[in-house]
Parts: sequence; C-alpha cells; structure tokens
Amino acid sequence: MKIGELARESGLAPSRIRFYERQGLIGSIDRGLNGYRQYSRGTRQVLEIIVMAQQAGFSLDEIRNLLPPHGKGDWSKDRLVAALKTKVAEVEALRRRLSETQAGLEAVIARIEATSPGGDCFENAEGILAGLRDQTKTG
Amino acid sequence: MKIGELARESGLAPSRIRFYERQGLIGSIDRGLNGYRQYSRGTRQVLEIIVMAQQAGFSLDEIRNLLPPHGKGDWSKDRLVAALKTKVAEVEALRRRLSETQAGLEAVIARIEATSPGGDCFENAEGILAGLRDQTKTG
DNA sequence: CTTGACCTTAAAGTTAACTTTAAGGTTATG
DNA sequence: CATAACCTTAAAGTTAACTTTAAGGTCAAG
Repeated sequence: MKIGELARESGLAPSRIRFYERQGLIGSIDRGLNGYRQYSRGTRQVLEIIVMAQQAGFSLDEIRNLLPPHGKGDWSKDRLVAALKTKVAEVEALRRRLSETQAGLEAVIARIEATSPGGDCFENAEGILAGLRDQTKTG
Repeated sequence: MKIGELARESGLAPSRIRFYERQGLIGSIDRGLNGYRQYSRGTRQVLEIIVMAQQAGFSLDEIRNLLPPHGKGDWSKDRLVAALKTKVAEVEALRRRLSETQAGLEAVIARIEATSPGGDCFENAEGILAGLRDQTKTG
C-alpha cells in the first residue's frame, strides 16, 4: 500500500503521514525499489489510534510516549493507565472551567439585556467585568 | 501611569500590553515628552475585560470586534449580545464533547484494567480504539 | 558622571501541528 | 513518447498569542 492509498483510507493528508513519521509516531517503514513507502495494514490502525488519542486531548508528544517503541509491540499497561487517568483529570478540570465560563456568559447576557437601551460604554463594561469576575472566582 | 506600573497592576507583561496596542485592542495612547506611554486608569479596565473575554474563549480577533472603536465609548448592545450567545453555544458544544471524551477515557481505562496481565499490544490497541470510537460516535 | 532601572522600536524567535513549495524521480495511460 | 498522476526530499510557510532580542534613549541615585 503506497502513501496515497493509506491517505485515502485513513482520511489524513500524505504530508501529515510523513510528518508523523518524522516525529517518530510511526516507524520508518519499508520502501519499494523506487524508494516509495510501502505500508502494511497495521499502519492504518496506528494512525487511527493517533487520531483518537488526539481527540481525547493528547498532544503528539504525549502520544509518542504512550505508543509502544517501534518494532516491539508492547505497551506498558501501568504507564498507559496512569497517563489516561491523568488525562481524565485534566479533561474533568477543563470541563468544570467551561461550565463556569458558560454560567458567567449567561449571567452577562442577562445583565446586558436588562440594561436600559441607552446605557453607555463603561457602565456596561464594568458590569460585564464584574459579572465575569464573580463567575470566574466563584465557580 | 507608565507601562511598567500598568503592567504590575494588571499582571500583564509590558510586551503583552504593547502587543495589544499593535493589534488594535487598546488605542494608541498619550505619550510624554520623552515618548513614554502615559496610561489612564481606564486602560487597566480595558485590559481586564480583554483577559476575561479570553478566559471565556474569545480570540483576540473576536475581542477586537467586540470592543468599541477607540475613542468612541459605545458598544452595540445587539452585536455584543449576539456574539456572547454564539460563544455560549460554542462553549456548550465543547463541554458536551469533553463529557464524551471523559466517558470514553474512563471506559478505556476500565477495559484495560480488566485485561489479562499478559495481553499483547494489538489486542489492547484495538480494544482501546474500539472503545474510543464507540464513545466519540455515540456520545 | 556613571550605573542601573526604566522606556522606545523593529524584527526575529517560540510552540504545535501541520501544509506548502521547490525541485526532481517514477509510473500508468493514450 | 508525452503527459498526468503519482512518489521523493528538504526547507520554508502557517496560525495565535505572545516573548525575546538588539540597539538605543531617559531618568533617578550616589
């Protein structure tokens, strides 16, 4: 399987696949006589794992450290679980912060909609500021 | 008030304040005879508003469009409310996605911890992949 | 009058995760 | 056999939001 085909199947641009190779996320694979990369079916799965991990919020750096050393197919279960748990905690924290942000924004909207139509800039500004500040401190 | 003092009060680096000026987020202000920037108290509030808006997920570009044109102190209330509502919807969507991600990660952790200690790489890999895929599609 | 803490500018550097470009070799098709 | 559609590489460009650097002016203290 050449890179173009892998690209079509995985939905990633060829440049992106080569980039992942340069970054050490996928091993440097076989080449044909012409120098073209020849991929095995497994590579597609590795790519899918990378994309999934990215969606879960892992950086490429983190993913590289989680992926098994090229050649050896062996994840350290403990390391993997630990990393996943850390990431869950991070996601959880981010989620909470977003909830606060959302509540804050909604409060600000309510506040603005309640102002008299002709209110001037800095009255509004300070109201908004106060609203946001309360929310971000409290929430 | 010179830039260093404003920086201390606002907690932002001087370079960051100058950067905001270059980006048109705060107006080009008065200069002393020596060429030093002279800030009024109001600038600090503008900076706080910028930071708050950033925390709410607005990009500097968006903030620039929300902030009143320099000199004129007048927000268009409707434009502001519309932008805030759009942002709330975006935050809401992101929050939902994070919930899914979190559930997915937790499911994957449970799955890994349930595997036999000697499971090999690609069995695990595919299980993880399947778990993540289910979650990201379903959730 | 010199030292150090400020201030000024323009321009270049940083980070992540890629993409684009330039320059060239290969393969399939009419 | 020409032409298009592939493939190769290294290097430079992209974006956001800044920071850092270089080179220099200003100001207060001793």
